[in-house]
Amino acid sequence: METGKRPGGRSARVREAVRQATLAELAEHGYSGLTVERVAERSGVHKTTVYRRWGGVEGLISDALELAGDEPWPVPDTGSIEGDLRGIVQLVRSGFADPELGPVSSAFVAAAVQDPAAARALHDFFAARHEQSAEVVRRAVARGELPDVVDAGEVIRVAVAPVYYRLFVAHEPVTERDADRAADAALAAARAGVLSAPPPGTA
Amino acid sequence: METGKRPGGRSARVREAVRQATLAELAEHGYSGLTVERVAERSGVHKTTVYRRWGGVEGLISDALELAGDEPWPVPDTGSIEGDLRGIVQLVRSGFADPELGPVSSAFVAAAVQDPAAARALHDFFAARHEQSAEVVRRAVARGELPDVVDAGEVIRVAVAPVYYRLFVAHEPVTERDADRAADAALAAARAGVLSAPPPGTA
DNA sequence: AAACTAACGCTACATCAGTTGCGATTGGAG
DNA sequence: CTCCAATCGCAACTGATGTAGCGTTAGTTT
Repeated sequence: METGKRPGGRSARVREAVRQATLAELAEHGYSGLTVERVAERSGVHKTTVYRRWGGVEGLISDALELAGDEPWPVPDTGSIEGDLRGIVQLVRSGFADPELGPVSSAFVAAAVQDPAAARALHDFFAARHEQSAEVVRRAVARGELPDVVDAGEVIRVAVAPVYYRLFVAHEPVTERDADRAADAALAAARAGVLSAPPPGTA
Repeated sequence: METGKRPGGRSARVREAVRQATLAELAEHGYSGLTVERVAERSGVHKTTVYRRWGGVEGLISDALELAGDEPWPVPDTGSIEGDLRGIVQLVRSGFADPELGPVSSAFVAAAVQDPAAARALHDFFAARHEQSAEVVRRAVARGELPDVVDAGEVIRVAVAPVYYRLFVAHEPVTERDADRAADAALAAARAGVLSAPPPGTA
């Protein structure tokens, strides 16, 4: 109903086969090693079909990314904001360190830096993640652990940013201690009232 | 003497011409639009020569990156750690927002996510930047603004990370206020003693 | 169940990134 | 000044990526 005019049957099968093949190829060869021909061969779908429906490598990435965005992920609930924040950041870290999941996630980041469509898809993905993760901050505010003017999304961003920065910008290793430290830093800033929401009427 | 066996004369001219052409092409078309043929044509050097000496697009990037790493950049000295940190983060922000410099810098980040050689080059680049920037933290410690157990490099990382995170991971816009807030957050964390150097004997 | 048509498979082709072999230049050594 | 080797320019070639036309398959409609 939504995408094409023939949602059921072969088209759906083809779509699913290509998606799976894309994820598998990403896991094995990363984004730079992702080629339409290999995905076509692996999925059993013909090359031309992939080009027609997805347009090329960028389309494959965007599609796979939307798929990944649908899966919810476990937001920690340890009872304290410190534990929750650390849990989130560790989840990020371990996700990229995982030998199976890491390459796929990294491929998404790599793709988004190159292709505008993938960038939009990743933007939406992270917007959803931020929204889900903000829950731990809202709970902390409700418990009185944080001032209620705090910008929940910003706390999450500041907490996870150093991990991504090390991984994809500075290309440094990320230890568990680094992750905890980043979470603690965000928490300290939030407690200090630095990460407050913007006052109404600011451009 | 250092690189090849014929440092002077034509080889040097070729090298310089290609470097300039690479930077110009990066500014215009970004990393994904960087092609050896265009660089060759623009520099007046033959395609084959570029492939021989640089090996391909990755080599061009790495070379240009080393060149960029040599240029020192102005570390702020406002008299207070707050002003200095904000200055650094704003410098990062404005650098990527600059219509001329931004695309080139972004291209470096994009290249490093794809190519291991570029990743190493960028790693070294940021290691140098962190070292230079750490000076503002050391001055703050000397002034008594921060505890002397603070990890200077980590303060810098936490300060700039949110800007890079927004730009290259979440693909969100970055306002001046966002930059200031990130700097302030790092400072609050440093003051709270969260960003201390690792105790000796930690894996 | 017969007709209709969207979507797919296939072959052949076009295009472009990257390579190879050889001759021409050019910078440096004796 | 002369020779020599490193480097570059050139043209032809190879392989991979992406496209076009056309016949075939398989959902969908009546």
